[in-house]
Amino acid sequence: MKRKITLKHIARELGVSISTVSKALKNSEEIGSDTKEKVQAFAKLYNYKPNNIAISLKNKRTKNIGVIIPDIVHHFFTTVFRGIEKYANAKGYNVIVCVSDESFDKEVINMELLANGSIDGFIMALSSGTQLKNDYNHLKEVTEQGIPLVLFDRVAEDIKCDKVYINDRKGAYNAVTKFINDGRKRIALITTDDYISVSRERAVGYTQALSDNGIVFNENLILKLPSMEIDEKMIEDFFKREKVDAVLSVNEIFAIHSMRLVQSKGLEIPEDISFIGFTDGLLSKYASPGLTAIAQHGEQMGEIAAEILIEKVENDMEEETFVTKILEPTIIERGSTVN
Amino acid sequence: MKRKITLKHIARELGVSISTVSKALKNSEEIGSDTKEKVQAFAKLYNYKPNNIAISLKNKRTKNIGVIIPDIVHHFFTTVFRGIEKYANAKGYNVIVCVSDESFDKEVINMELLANGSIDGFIMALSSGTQLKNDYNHLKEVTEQGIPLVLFDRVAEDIKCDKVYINDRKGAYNAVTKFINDGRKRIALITTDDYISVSRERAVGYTQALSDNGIVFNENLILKLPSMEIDEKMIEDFFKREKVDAVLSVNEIFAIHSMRLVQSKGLEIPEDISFIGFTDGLLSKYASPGLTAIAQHGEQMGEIAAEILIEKVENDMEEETFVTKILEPTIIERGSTVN
DNA sequence: AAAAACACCTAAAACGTTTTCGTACAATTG
DNA sequence: CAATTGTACGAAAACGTTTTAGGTGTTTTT
Repeated sequence: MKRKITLKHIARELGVSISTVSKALKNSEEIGSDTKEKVQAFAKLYNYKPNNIAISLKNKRTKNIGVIIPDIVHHFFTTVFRGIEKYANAKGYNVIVCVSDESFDKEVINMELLANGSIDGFIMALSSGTQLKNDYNHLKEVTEQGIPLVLFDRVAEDIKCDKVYINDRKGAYNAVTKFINDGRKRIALITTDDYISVSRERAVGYTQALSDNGIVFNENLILKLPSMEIDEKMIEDFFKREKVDAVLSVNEIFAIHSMRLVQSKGLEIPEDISFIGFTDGLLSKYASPGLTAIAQHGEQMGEIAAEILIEKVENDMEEETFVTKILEPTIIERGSTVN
Repeated sequence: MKRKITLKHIARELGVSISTVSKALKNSEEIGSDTKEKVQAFAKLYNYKPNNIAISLKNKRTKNIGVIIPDIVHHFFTTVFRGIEKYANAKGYNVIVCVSDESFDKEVINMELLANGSIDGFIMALSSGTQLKNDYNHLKEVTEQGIPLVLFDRVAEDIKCDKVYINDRKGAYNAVTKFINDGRKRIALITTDDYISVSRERAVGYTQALSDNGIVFNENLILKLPSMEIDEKMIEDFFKREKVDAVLSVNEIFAIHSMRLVQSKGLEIPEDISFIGFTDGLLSKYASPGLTAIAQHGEQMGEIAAEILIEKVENDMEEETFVTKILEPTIIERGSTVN
């Protein structure tokens, strides 16, 4: 087993000091060219690579970014992650991922662990548990220690940090407006509980589009599913009870489920009823008919988040100025709406 | 900005030595109880947490696991990742993810970077680039340095390390056997190029099941798509050219695509043609009809990989004994096959 | 009363770097 | 030839821990 070689080994072997070796490897002007050559040759021969941990300790920089997301088996979050990873890697950073599992406690634990020197900054989307609890002390602690934090997608107003998310309100607004322009009158919204910031925003957009177009808001046309788990019965009851000709869903799964349900009842999509779903994921793409989707530009979001974070990390500016970047959603039209 | 407090700060503030503080916080018997109390109270008050990097340097243990996967926006890999993360976290480990993007070069770069002290061990699935090139020197280098390595799913025979994957051959075998028992005669296989280990294995299982059941192998019934990108035309030509009554696909996407194609041609699933696809992901679940799938037990795979790795890391046994754990695939029956 | 034991604490090394400062010697200057 | 400058290197501190090996001063033992 070839153990990793250190500066000390090289120094001892070559009969010079550790500092000389260090400088020689950095091609310092201080060191004579013959010594430099000797050291560099030896280092290459034994494949010397500096120890990241030692450098981190010295520099107080880890070149690691902590990413905390609610779930990893999740198309949108992984898309964002891809953007983060791509940008970070290009800048020489590695990414440590922790999954909060939508739990406040796990979010706190993971954050505290990473905050003790393991990372230079955080990129995260809040867990639903945290949004429900509305307790952001763990975030505050971290930022007060001077650790940069960028929130994406699931953000919270009252945290002072950088943020990047899409204009969910506008996404919903545009979708509903499209329904109306297509002549739809009874437009449903399938959503989750309100404490998730994005759901709340989407509901606002939905309502606003209706009122801007003179359609009376009808509470009954909103179906709130209590969890991400599909409640077949609630959906079935909803469609049995309400006559709707368009459905906006805050996620793909609710949409696909509803589509299959109404299809099984003999309705035609999009002739009798059309659908638009948030998140342009796999399901939307491969459903039949394809589900018109509101793209959230996850990869771009990730890249921007990483860019903002790394900028902060590298020029640790004391002045506390925070940016909020809001991306514009895009509607990807597919077969579930009339073109 | 509250900077992180260190042992040195506490020592200076309390007029004791650093070692006293360190021991007091560990509740060492060497320290008098009043001193201990004083130190502990002070530490709690100022929220002292030891610096991970310093501890890593001292212990030569990072409590980080490096995970390298070909892609992150990928249901199966994220499922495995979830298993890894869950187990690792429970054991106090964090996970650093790098995405090889199916590229040999990126895999090498990421590995070398992490190997310089950032992690205690690797869990990875080989990139297709690496499998194509058949060059495993970067893996060898790492293991020779005594860094434990666990390969999952995309493994390679000639690497000496721990491995965990499912019996792909058997998965395909069982699927084809089921087709035959259901009375199917012209059974197609849609796959990728052979250099991906799992595809190769699945093809073997396919062929074996045919021959074990006295069905003549027909080369024309195998469709090899050159890449993960869907080539609509190739699929369409295939189904135009060959009359098939059952399709085994090495992934969901090829299967779903084919299903939609044959449906658009007026065929009924599963009456006229039935489908089974590898990986029990979202698409299989939400397709219509649902796609009968071969589950790969990703989460379990991840947990096992993490368990093996952490065991190795914590009891760094010099004896080089490697385990290979092969999981049994399970068929999840849905509407795309006759029950 | 000297020796031994004990309780409590500190100095210092170690982990592997980087970097500042110092110094020995040679070469140049006035 | 003394003073200055320059070249090439080394010692040591620093990052924040843990841990070993002392080292006090008090108390117990004989």
